[in-house]
Order: sequence, then structure tokens, then C-alpha cells
Amino acid sequence: MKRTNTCNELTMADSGKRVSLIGWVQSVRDHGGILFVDLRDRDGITQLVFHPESGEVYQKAQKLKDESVIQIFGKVSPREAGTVNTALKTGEIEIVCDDIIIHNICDVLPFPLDDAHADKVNEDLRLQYRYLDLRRPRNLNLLRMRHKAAVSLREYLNSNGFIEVETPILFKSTPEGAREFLVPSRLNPGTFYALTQSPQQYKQMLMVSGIERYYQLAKCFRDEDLRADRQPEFTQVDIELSFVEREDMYALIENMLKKVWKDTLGVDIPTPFPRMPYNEAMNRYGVDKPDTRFEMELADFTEIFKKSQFKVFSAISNSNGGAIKAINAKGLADITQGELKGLEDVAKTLGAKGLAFIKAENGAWKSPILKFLSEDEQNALRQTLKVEDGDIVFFAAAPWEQACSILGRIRLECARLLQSRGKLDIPADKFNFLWVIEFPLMLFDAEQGRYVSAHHPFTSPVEEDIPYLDTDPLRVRGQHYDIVLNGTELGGGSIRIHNPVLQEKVFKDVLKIPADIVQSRFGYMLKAFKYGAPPHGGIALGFDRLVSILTQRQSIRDIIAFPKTQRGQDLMAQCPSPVSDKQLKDLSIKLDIIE
RNA sequence: GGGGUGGUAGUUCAGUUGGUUAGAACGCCUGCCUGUCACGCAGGAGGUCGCGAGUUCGAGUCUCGUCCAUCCCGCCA
Repeated sequence: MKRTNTCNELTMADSGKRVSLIGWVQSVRDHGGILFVDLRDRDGITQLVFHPESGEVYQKAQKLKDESVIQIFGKVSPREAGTVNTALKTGEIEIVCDDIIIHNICDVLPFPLDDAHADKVNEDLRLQYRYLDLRRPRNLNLLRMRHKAAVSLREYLNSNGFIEVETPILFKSTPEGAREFLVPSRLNPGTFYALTQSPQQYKQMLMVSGIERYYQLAKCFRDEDLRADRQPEFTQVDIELSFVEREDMYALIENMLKKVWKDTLGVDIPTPFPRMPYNEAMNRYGVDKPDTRFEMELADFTEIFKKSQFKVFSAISNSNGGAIKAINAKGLADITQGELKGLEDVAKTLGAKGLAFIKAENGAWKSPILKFLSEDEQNALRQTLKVEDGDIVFFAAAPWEQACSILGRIRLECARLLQSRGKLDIPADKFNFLWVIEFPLMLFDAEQGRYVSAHHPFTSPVEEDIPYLDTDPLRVRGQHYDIVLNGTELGGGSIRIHNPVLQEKVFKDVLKIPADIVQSRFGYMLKAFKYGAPPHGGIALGFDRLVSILTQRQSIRDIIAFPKTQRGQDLMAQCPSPVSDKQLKDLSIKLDIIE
């Protein structure tokens, strides 16, 4: 009853053998007096032949529909001369079938399964029939790739003394982070768990336990609005270890990623990865996750424009914290009106009032602001930005961080435009890893009128900056590091605070969290830190993002077996869905849906 | 919460200035066909034009609302 081979195994060497294969009918080609079937399993395709001489078997084969599941028995035969299919590994042979078991006749498919057509089919339909979409060999291979990456990560961590620990998914609500999924507790009416946004606090407790090296491919949950690279539940490679400093972490992760790239793509990525402080990343690329595969760096003209006739620029460059930044999009002077408008809109969403530019075309500069710029200012621009004919320069004038961010986005948009014109080549197999380091520990939240953690409140400050916690919190750098790949944040982590006094100070004195809330939310951590907490640190990498980059997929939905839509729905299982009154009553919950 | 794009046959799309019976390709059904591998040939069935109003003699087409999907902003300590 068992099959003897998979559909990607048999070759000329097997001629004459009697075999059995099982799989899905990829196509039926009925020629009247002879019938061919391509049989597919997860490994490949083998051609079956049915002759009228086989009587009932031949008749059954004539009734086959695409994607039916069959098992066949027959003899491996060399194909006739001139009928070999070189596109198939099994293309030199075929199975002459003498028996068939039809396990399942497939209904008419809701959409075609060949890649050429299926890729164009609406994603919502494909998600309704996710099991069919996944059946496409290419999509099955994406899951295989994900598996390979997971195996590789586990092998590396296991061989480096890490212990995988499953931490709870039902956790305490911690409202200062991302919005959470709440789970009512039946046994404790009126109280709720929250699904873990990340195992952060549990893994730190494991360090206090003395496990020393922990990892987990952890499911995390966030009830935020979704994007192409964001799902409500996702997987992170969660790592924490004791007795480490930042340098140890860099080496550990570099070697881990090196192995993953080697095991999955066969690519050698060079280590160590370059490092760049946050300030430098902002100044040069206008973003804290720079894509360093191309240049087009930001330049600073704040000083140059301090005495400018152009009031817009001089006012901002003389203001406290104001900056004038510019980039040169080389070769983009042929930008269309529509594209320019698009860039302007992007700038405006980031708070810019407009997008000043200068085109260098036919030996002259053209710009609405040219008449305000002195000879000296123009020369400074020309030299610093190396402006040549065919280029276009964009400006942002705003508070430093905003000016950087605006041009950071414009830089990426320009790169996209230049790529579509064939003027900028970013090879698909180029992997630019980068550590972004020395983030500020705190940010000032103007809306709330207080300091907030740039990442999370457990991040340890850089040793020599600790004195500024009291005097100038914005000046304190955190021992945080982000790992960035080709402009995507793969993950981030930090050396944590393990001193209960310092941790309490951050909560109460710097973040100004009221003492009773600190006690109720973090009391157990502060207590734990008093019982021999080792110095420790860790990192979390977005596993879905990592796999989507490895497989060059735009959307992480492609590399998640059963993804949710942008509204957080599973179109196949159709959830979320209403529940019965009885269920609600058990949970002591009354609905009052607010429109 | 805000902005962009899209929704016409099972699928992908076309549909002119608002005008006769809404078309094509693939798929599906029937028949023919002994070497195909995107088999071929002949014929056929298949439509609540996302949904609801409105304008009009007349709406797939114009207007408003709404639903769904997707991309982005906000958000994601």
C-alpha cells in the first residue's frame, strides 16, 4: 500500500522496476488512445502513461480532474526517443500504469494554481483557500526555507550552550508598550491576562534564575494596525544571556546570522558588521535603519545658511536645534511633475511645509528658490554635493531630527525612482548588515510632557552617562543596539539594568511613573533584582522579517503558513467571530459595542 | 483615526461620449483525437457589473454613502 518512491526520484537507472507513487494530479493530457498525467508531490513531478490495454484503469484515469489525489502502480519505462522532457529531473522516464487508486477527486478549483496565473489572483481569495495557495510548489518551498532557517538558528544556539525555554503566552497587561490582546480570566472575574508582546520580562527573570543562556522562537502578539511586514502574531528569535557586554552580543549575533545565510542561501556574509552610532545614521541617512547599499547621503548646510538672504532657511538655521539638510539625487533631473508631487506629499506627511529643490539641467540651475541663493551658497552646495548636470538637489529645513527624517524618506523614494529608470543598481543578493548603536536612552514626549524610554525601561544606560540621568536625561545613551539589514530593522536588544536601585530610579525619577504603579507592574522585577541578579543582556530578531528577506518576499504574509489580513482576520477559518451568550456569561462579560 | 489604489463570468482582465443582447483569454462541461508535457480540434454552459441610494428616458460607466481587500501615515515602549 505504501508508495515506493517520491515523484522526484526515478531515473533511467530504475527502468523496469515496478513502483508505486502517490500524489496530486498536476495535469491530464488525454489523446484519445493514450493518456498522460503529471503526478506531483512535494518533491517533484513524474509523468504517468495510461494505455487503453489497461482496461478499467484507463477508464478511471479518464475521469481524473486536476489536483485529485491518486496512487498508481506501474513499471518505470524509458521514454521514446524525442519525447524526453529535460525540464524534469524524472524527464527521461515515465510510469506505465497498471493500477490506480483514486483517493480524492478534486472539485473545480476556485483559482488556477500555476504560478503565472495564481500570482495575479486577489490575495483575499487565495487566503480563503490558503491550503490551495500553499500547495503551489513555490509556496511550499517558502515554508521549507523558513524551517531551514529555524533549524539553522537552533543548531547554532544549541551548540553555543543556549537552553530553549518556553515562557508563558498569558501574561500581565503592561500598558506602556504596544496595544495588547486581552484575555478574560474565567476563574478571576473582571481580571484579564494579556498575550505577551514579547517574553522580555520572563527572559530577564530566567537570567535571575541562573539559566545563563536562554533562547526561544517565541510567538509574540500585538494589537496594532497591520502592514505588509506586520502581523498581529509573529515569531521572534528571542535571546538573553548573562555575564555579557555589548561586544559579546555583536560577535554572537554576527556568527549566528553568518551560519543562517550559509545554511539557507549558501552565501558567505562578511563579519564583523560595520557599526554606526544613531546620530551618524540620522545625519548621513536620515533614518535609524539605513540602507547602505547605495550612497546619496545627506549633507548639512545649517552653518552655510545662517546669513542667507533666503529667510526660510536663515530663520531655521539660526533657531535652536534647527537644521538645513540636503541630498543630491544624481541623474534624477528628469523627474516628472507627478513624481515631484509625490515626493512633496511624502515630505508633507512628515511635517514639511514643502520640498525645495534645485535642478541642474542643460548647464544651468533651475529652482523656485535659486534667486534667493548667493553665489557663495550655490558654490557650497555644488562642491559639497558634487552637483553635476542631470542632478536634482532636495532640501529640508526643520528641527534636526525632523529635517533628517524628511530627507531620509526622500532619499529612499529617489532611490526607487532611479532604480525604475535603470540609473541605480541595487543587486538582489547584496546583504548590508549594520549595527546601529548609541541610541538615546530617553526621548521627550511633548504630548505627555515627560520623558519616555526610547526602547524599553530595562535598557541599561552607558556607564559614563549615568550622572546625566538626573541633570539631562536626553543626553544619556543607552546600551542598546539594533541589527539592520538593507534598510530593514531585523531586531534589537540591549544590555539590561540588573541593579534594583538604578532600575527603580529609572522608573520613578526619570520616567516619573507613580510609585504604586511601579509596584503593581514591576514590583516583582525590582524584588527579583535584589536576590542576586547577574549582569545580562539580549536581543530579539524578527524571524518573519528575516525569512522574508532570505526568500526575497515583499510581504511576510507569504512566509507565514496562515497569515491574517490587514484587519486581523483569518479568511480561511473566518475569525475573529462572535461567541455565544453562555460563553460571555462564563467570563462575566457583557458586551456594549460602541460604534 | 487619515490618505492612495482596486472590486465586471470560477480566475485574470477589456468595456469608447451614459445608449441594442456586457466581451476576450484561461478554467469548466460535451464530443473527437495513440506521444503529450501550457497537448490539439469542434461545440456549449456560465454575469445581482461588491452592496445601497441618487441623477437620467436610459447607469458597468456619473454623484453620494457603504462594505471588502491592499499600500502608506498615525500607531508598533
